[in-house]
Formats: sequence, structure tokens, C-alpha cells
Amino acid sequence: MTRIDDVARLAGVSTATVSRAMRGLPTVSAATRRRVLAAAEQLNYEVSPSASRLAGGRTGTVAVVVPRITRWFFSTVVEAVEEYLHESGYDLLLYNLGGREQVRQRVLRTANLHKRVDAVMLVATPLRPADLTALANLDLPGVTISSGTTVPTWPCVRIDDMAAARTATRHLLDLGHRRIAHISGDPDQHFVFTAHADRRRGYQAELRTAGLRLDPSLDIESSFTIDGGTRATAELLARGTPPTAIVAASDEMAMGAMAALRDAGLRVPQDVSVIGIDDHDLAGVLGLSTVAQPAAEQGRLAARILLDPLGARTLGPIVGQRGTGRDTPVILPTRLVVRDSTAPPRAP
Amino acid sequence: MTRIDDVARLAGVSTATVSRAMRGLPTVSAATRRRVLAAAEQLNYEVSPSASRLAGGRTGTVAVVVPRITRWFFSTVVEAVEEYLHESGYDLLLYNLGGREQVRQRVLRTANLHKRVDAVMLVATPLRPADLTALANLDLPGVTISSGTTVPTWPCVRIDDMAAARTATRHLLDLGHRRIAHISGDPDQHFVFTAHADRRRGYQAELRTAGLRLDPSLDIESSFTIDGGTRATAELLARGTPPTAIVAASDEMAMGAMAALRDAGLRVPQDVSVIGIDDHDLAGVLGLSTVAQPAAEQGRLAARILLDPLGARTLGPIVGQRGTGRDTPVILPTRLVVRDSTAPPRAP
DNA sequence: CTGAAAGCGCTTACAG
DNA sequence: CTGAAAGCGCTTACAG
Repeated sequence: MTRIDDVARLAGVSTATVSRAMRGLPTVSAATRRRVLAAAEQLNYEVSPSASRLAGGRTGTVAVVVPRITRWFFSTVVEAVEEYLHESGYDLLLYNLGGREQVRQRVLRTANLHKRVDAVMLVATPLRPADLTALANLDLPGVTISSGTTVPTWPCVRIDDMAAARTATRHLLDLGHRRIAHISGDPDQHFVFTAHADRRRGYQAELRTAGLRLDPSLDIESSFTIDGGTRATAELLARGTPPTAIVAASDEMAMGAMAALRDAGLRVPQDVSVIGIDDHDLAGVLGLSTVAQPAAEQGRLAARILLDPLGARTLGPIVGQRGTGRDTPVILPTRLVVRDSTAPPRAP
Repeated sequence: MTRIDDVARLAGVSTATVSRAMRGLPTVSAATRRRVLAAAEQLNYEVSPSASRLAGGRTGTVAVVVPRITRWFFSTVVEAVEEYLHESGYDLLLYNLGGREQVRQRVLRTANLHKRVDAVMLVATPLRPADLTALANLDLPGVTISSGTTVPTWPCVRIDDMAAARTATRHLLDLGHRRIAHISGDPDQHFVFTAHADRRRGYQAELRTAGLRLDPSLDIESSFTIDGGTRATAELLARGTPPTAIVAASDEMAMGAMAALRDAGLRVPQDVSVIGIDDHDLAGVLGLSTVAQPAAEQGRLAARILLDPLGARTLGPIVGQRGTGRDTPVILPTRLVVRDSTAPPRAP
């Protein structure tokens, strides 16, 4: 395997100069740089990451932490982040928490990360208060996606969860619904994660604005998954008169709800309207109305915010960015997408 | 940050002994090991990966290459692989090809990988013949998942694609269908990737076994996605009398087909039956009949086959494994799952 | 079973 | 703009 001194010899310079030229440092004359690059090319030389990391203290690697890569939001974010990182010359170390407490510990506790990566991205990762301080003390650049996760000194990219839920609820109100249920995630008291709470507040606020009373029996907590949607809806139906419409806190929950309604012999939207939040890849196939959130764009933007201060060769401005997210979160817009799962309630 | 000599000093041994003790080498006395581990614990010491890699030549990292992490099969495989790798002490470097030719080049061409990882896993990655030889010459352990990708010297884990398609087709025949269409992936002549070809052969073989003539107008090539399924089905319907049933080469294609049928005013299964292959997370919600393949298990198994020869602390035998995949592929079983998208054809 | 010493292949002050 | 030399923090023969 060719090493730096092979290139140095061929180019007739020192290894220090090769090192500088390869990294594009400005302190190398154009002619020398050309000679070095030609020699590297000719020898098919590639810098050894291990040696470079040990000597330089930088890893060229970013850790991306997601709860479950199999869910739409996370795989979509990771796809966008992977592209941005690789185009910027960074590697992506994937950590999929998958609900394993040990993994959370290992990943989030200090020592593990700061020797393997230059920066950390946390995607909608429920954190314990202790994790928060541990991360803030990590002395590593970081960024979070989604309001659920906020590390004191890290910038954050997200949507306005409360507004998204308000939009969904208002759509149903506009159609004439008055008996509107809400199914959302299950707030684990051990974790700091506010996305579902914000969505719930949006649903409630919009009903209040419309002058409606909140009916607690129409507001169900479950988990943020297809199966959670199914269970929440079954519970809802078991409680008596069904609502005429359901706001689900995610598209996956909405899909679970549609399945539960079908199993109960209720038609969507004739008997019950359903709306989600996300714009999942399959929302179109299912005819699911939803409030779309830009998952890939949140990923790209977060990647850029993370890499910029590292002096990475980042990829130009991103459309729609307002602010850097460093002091205040960057909030990306959502938008209502009406399909076939929502319609006016039947005349009584 | 504590280094190896801090630990050595505290434990009263040399750094060589600390190194050996930390890695669990057998050439350390129990008493010494205990002393070293206690010192490391006390100092909160963690080996520097960069230094360890440079000195030892091992990276403790595996590259996992997928075409698109957002698709069901790939995210499910990656989730299982991530768990196995991390439990075995390995890091996972994610490469999402995403159809970008440059990325394929960068990832698959020699120099890039062999300095950053100890091994490579390729998941259903269409390869050019030139890539195949490049990888075989990489001198790096590797494993592939799915018959689409076969690197000469690498073991392979997959299902029997032809048998899966036969099972799907036979189910429709058993229900009484005779006019059965097939929609599958688009074979790109530049790539070596045989999964769709194998599934097509299974469909055709089963029809022939039933004594039916093949009707080329019922066999459509499209892409392996939701959208591909929609387009293929629209094309099918545009060709005249619709079939009474469709075999889709993947669940995502089947979902696209269901959407296209609905848009055309045809009901599933009353007018047209649809069956897929996969058992996608959402197949249940959609009531989609399918031939299930064990994605997570293929991932786990491939990870194990990859790590075993590296002397990794692997995690015991995996149920259902037959052979090591080194000489002949490991073939995992599929099974028919009947839901609501398949039914007998209507009486004419 | 343990240690002294060389070496892995770079980057970085420092000096010029 | 360029080079000589030290050093990054480990692992690995080698010797005992």
C-alpha cells in the first residue's frame, strides 16, 4: 500500500508538503500542489484515515443516532444526511437505539463517542435528563432534529409540532366535524421528549378556538407506531360512540387507525375521517390526508449546520433556511395535503 | 483524556500488558488482568480507536452498503445488522447508494474501503461486472445479501427468489385464477442483479406447471418501488382486458398496484387479486397477501458469517442457519401469508 | 506471563 | 512557501 513518503519521493517534496497539498491547505504553491496531486494520482495514493486521525485529532466521522431506522421519518432523514455527509467528505457511523437501554447508555455516555467522531446528530431521540447534561458536557459539536430532543448548547432543526396538529385539526373542523378524536404517542415520564405533547396541545388549542369542549375520552395515548395507532383506535371504539374524525399524531399511527376502523366495519372517510402528520411514502397509496413535514430537508439542513463550523467543504446555501439554529431552532414549514381519507361527516 | 500509560502506571504494569488485558488476550494472568481492568475503570479509560487502528491494523468497523435505506427490506436488514455489529463491538459505516453513480464508484473502487473497514456487507446492490472483480480483488472479507449480488469469493445469504414467486403464483392458481399478470423490477443491462429475473422465472414456471400458456402482455417490467408498481399496473390496464390477479415481485410494487387499481375503479380482491413478496411492515394494514421473507434474520445471519472469521466475539448460533454460506449460499425459507387482497375470481 | 522498544502513517508546531 | 523532527496513542514481535 502506498504511503505518504512514496508520494513525497515521487513529487520531490517532504511529507509535510504532501500532507498540506492533499488537504488543500492554502500554504502550498500552485505548482507544488499540482506535482503532489499528480504523484498521488499516479500511485493511487489515499490518505490512511487511522494515521490521519491519530496525528490530526479529527476523525472525519459523524455519529447519527436514531430510535428506529425502520420508521419512515428516520430512514428518510438518514438518507438525506448520508448524502450530505459523504459529499462533504465525512463518514457516517449509524447508531440505531431500538429501545435497548444498554445501547443508549453506551452511545450517549461520554467516553464512547468523543474518540470516534467529530460531531453527533440526534434524531428525535428521547433522552433522560441525565443524558442531556452528559451530552452538553461531551465537548463535541452536535445537532438535534425534532423538538423532542433539546441539548442545551446544540442547535436544533424541527417543525412546529403544535402548528402541524392545529392544521390537521382545523382541516377536520372546516369539513364540519365536531366530534374529533386524537391519538398520539405515549409520554414516557423518564424521557424528555415533547413532540407528542406539542401535537396534543395543537389539537386541543384548535378545538378550543372553534369553541368546542375537550372530551378526554376522545384523546388517547399509545405508541408512535402502526400498531400504536391500531390499539389506540380499538380503545377509542371500545369506549362507545365513535368520533366522526381522528387526528393521528403520525402517519404510521393514522395507518394503524385505518386498519382498526376497517376491522371494525367502519369505512374511511364515509364513517370516520382520518388525518395524520408526516406525508409518509405510503400516504399516497393509502389515500391518507396528512400534514406533510419535510424530513429529508430537516436532515440536510441539520447536517449542514453541524458541518459548517467544522470547516467542512459544505455544499452551498439550503433553500428555506432561516437562521443557523444555533440560538433559536430552525423551524421548517409543514403543509396540508388533502387526499381521500377525510370528508364531511355524514348527515346524522 | 486518560491514555494507556496512565492506566499502566496505576496498575503497576507496562502498556503492553494493559493493551493485552484490555483486549482479553489469554496471555495475561487473572490477577494482572483484574488489576488492569480496575485501573481502567477507575480512570474511566477507553482505548483510542485511531491509535489502536494505526498500530493494530484493524478498524473494528464494517461498511454496510444498501441501495436505498428508505425501502422496507433495507432498513429492516440494517436494523438487524446494526444490533449484531454493535453487540459484537463493531462500528457500522453506512453507505446509501441512492442511485448516484459517483457514490458507487467511490464506495466500490478499491482504495476507499480497505483503509476504513475490516469487512464489507453488500445488501442487494446491483453491481457492474467490473465492480465484481474489483471487490473480489479488494482483499477484504465480505458478505452479500440477496441473490442479486454475488461476489465470487464472498459468502451469500438470501431467499430462493424463484420459489417465492412460485408460491405466490400457486396461491392464485389454487384460488382458481387463470389470467394472472406479473409485475417486476426493471433489469438494467449494465448491472448484475438477478432477483427480479428469478422471480419472473418462478411465475412463469408455475404457470407452465399448471398447463397455462404464458401471455407476454401480462408480464410487465417496471422499477422495484411503489411508483413502479403503480406504473406497471396502469400499463397493464391500458393494454385491454385486465387480469383477474397480479403477482407483484415486491410488496412495495403490490402496494403501488393496489393504488392504481383503486384509481381505475377496480376493487381488490373482488375485481382483481393482488399478492406481493416481502411481508412489509404495512402489508398487514393494507390487508396485502404476500410471501414473507425474513429480512432481519438475513441481516443477522450475514453479520455473523462476516464477523466469525474475524475472531469477533459473536453471539452464538442463529436458529435456522444451514451451512456457513461460504461455499454455497445460505437460503432462508419464505412462507405464504394470506390476507384480504386475494380471493377467487368472480364468476364470469 | 511480562516488559522495552520499535513502529504504524500521518499532522503540526517550529524554524527558515 | 517548505522541510526536519517530534509526537499522536496504541500494538506487536522479540526477548526473557
